[in-house]
Amino acid sequence: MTNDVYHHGDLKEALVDGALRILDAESLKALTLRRLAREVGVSHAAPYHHFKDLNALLAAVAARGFGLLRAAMSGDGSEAEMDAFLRLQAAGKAYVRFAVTQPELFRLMFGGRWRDSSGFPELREEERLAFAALEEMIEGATGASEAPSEIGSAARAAWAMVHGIAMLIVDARITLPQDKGLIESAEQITQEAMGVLGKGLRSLQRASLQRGES
Amino acid sequence: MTNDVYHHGDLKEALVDGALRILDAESLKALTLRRLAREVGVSHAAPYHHFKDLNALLAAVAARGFGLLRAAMSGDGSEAEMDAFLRLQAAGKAYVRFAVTQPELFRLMFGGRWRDSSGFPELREEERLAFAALEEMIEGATGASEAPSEIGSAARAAWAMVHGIAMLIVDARITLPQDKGLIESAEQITQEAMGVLGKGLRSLQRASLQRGES
DNA sequence: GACCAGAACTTGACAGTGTCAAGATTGAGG
DNA sequence: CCTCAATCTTGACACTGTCAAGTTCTGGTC
Repeated sequence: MTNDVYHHGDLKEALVDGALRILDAESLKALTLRRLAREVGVSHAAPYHHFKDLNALLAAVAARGFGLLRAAMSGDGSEAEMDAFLRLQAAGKAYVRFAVTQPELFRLMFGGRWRDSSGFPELREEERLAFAALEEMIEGATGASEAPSEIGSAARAAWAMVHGIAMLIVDARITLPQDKGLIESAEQITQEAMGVLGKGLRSLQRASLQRGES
Repeated sequence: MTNDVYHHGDLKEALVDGALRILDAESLKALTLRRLAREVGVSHAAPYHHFKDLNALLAAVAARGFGLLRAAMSGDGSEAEMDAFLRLQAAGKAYVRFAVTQPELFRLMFGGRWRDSSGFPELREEERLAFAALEEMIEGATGASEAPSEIGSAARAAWAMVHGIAMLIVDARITLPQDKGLIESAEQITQEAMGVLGKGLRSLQRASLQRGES
């Protein structure tokens, strides 16, 4: 047991680890302060010496989640020689795969449970980094010479689409074909959706036509 | 007070109404069983005679929400003479507008709080109807003769994108420009994103024409 | 080496939550 | 009119997040 010392040493980290363990083995609903304290082997009020709040603790967990998500998206390096759009597609698939394989953590990250995320700069920063990575890929896929506003639109469009797919799958609102495994089905759906979007991106790339759409 | 009768008459409906009222005036976090019972003017265990669970109650509220969402998407009839794609775009904007104007209800609907939504056929049905309405519009926008699987892909892509935008805005992850109102900014972002996707949809349409389908 | 300020942790309490069992109240049908 | 099932209330239980007050340990100072 880790309980043979009074001063735990690094309880802050241990709490986040324990939270991830609970999310992995059980559910977001099971992730409660007292339950977590029990898991780590510490009294129920101990976390308050490291986090002002339950929300602050969850924000730290979510921040870790965003780090993991970013790592998953940036890949293992094998995508270096890929076409820019394929790399974007791979990132999108990784995003969805992350959501499917760690649905509880994903739900925590995007559950909108604290709302005042501005109060947690650590979390805000991780979010920013994750989105920046995606934006960079879009930049590559549309051609770097694009007008910035259009890159922004395209980046948001791609992010929103991938995020929406992940959300809808995690919430079991998109019904996956059952002939394959969960992950494969999810990746296939992502690929198809990005195929549709990709046609739009490519035509963005061809020319910066600004057809007035009102 | 509505409390002058012992038998409330239609408590089931009153509870859902009260829940919507709380979501409108306060927050999802404030929507608790006892708080709701207080709001309706009834004892804290009364709801259990109409819903087996808190989840069952929330599912009923969500079902009402999906009805409202569908009504918002189908519009006021002024879209009848629109181009098919413009109609789809209008529906997408309505979806996002719904999320922005009723964020707490939207969060309840898509919060993934019950997870076993299969246990609530009423809710399932409303979800299906809402998605069917969207799919029909996609069908119109891509050309009705498309291969079904491609329509499915396009429909999912459009739904996911719109849903993702709504989610990201509600969770304050997309930072809106502040020179306009909330709703206007949200609609503009939606329009831009759908513009990107629309190019993809249109090229789907072109492809089907080239294949000489009627 | 002894001491002590303060960090880290525990214990105990409080209000609030969802849920269930048992009793009170009511309206409808025989 | 009277019964009985539906409806609602009351009271309890275990659980939650949060805070205040004590307890235990650690790092730095004389």
